[in-house]
Amino acid sequence: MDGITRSRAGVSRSKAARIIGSHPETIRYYEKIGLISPPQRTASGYRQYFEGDLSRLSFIVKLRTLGFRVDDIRVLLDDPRAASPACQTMAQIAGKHLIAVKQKITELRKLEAVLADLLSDCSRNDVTGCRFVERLVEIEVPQIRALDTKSS
Amino acid sequence: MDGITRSRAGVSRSKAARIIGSHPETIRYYEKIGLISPPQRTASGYRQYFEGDLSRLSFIVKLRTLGFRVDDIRVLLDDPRAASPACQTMAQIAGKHLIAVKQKITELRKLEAVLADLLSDCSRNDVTGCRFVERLVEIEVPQIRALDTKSS
DNA sequence: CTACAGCCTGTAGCGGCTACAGGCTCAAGG
DNA sequence: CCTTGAGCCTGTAGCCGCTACAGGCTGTAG
Repeated sequence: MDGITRSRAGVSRSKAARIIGSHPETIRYYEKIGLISPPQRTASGYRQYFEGDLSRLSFIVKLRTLGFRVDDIRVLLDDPRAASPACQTMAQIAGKHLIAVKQKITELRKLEAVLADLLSDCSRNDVTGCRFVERLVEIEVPQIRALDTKSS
Repeated sequence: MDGITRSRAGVSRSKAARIIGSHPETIRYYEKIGLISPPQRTASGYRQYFEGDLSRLSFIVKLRTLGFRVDDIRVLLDDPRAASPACQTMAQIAGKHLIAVKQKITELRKLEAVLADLLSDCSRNDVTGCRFVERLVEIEVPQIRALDTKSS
């Protein structure tokens, strides 16, 4: 009885966040955009997350970490065939995503090469040989789409 | 005389955009955020871009294409030592950027591996062997920061 | 009983554009 | 000369996926 009772107590938003490896505000955000449904509340209005909520959230977090876009995740989770969300749809989207990732790697490698080349003259201690600007003006920069290098 | 006169005619915003390989609205945006200074105007208020404007814009576009953030570009262009913008500052920022790019490539490769692995069972025609979802639930997704795979 | 962490709501901001709306101007064709 | 339509002007809102407030209520440890 106690075991059952205990298991019926939900966790708070920040505990949920810790469990799923995300942030409290992110959970609220997912609720706001309808990626998860509003959870139960305590008498005083605090959100309570239960196992079902947590596994859905974990799933979402994993997909996000793998770079799936929220809209794709929405499709996966709302898939009508889904008791567990349909593998076929999943694999389709994942396949497209994998292609995009490969593409991006290719582009970033081009970028890496160009940058390394531009910097090749610039030794750390001696600036005199550095032709970065001149060369940047001259070169033709390759077509690169997927940038967004937020990690600076 | 004619040659000089001809060279004194500026180009419109959309022509400038075509020349530098960008978009008209982007140019206006750069002006708004102070990355370029307001250009001359015709009597009727149309913006006119001259060689100086265009080379500055090209430079910005190249840097953006190489993935530099606007704030970094601002630093480079506002560099007080800059007749041509200071190579040293340039190289410093570029160096940091190169590291970030390498980092991102590493992360994307991890991601690629995980996705490929998850999809390995899912043959295109036969769904029965596809364990994507089960396996996604099980696996531990690696720490990946720099995602933003906008190119879908 | 008092702090103070943590919850609630709503809203604004980030970066780097992009896309309107509503009005003016310029160049080409008839 | 007149019309048409592209292109310019301004300002503002939207995109994505969060993140960070402000201003107030609640639950818990000392």
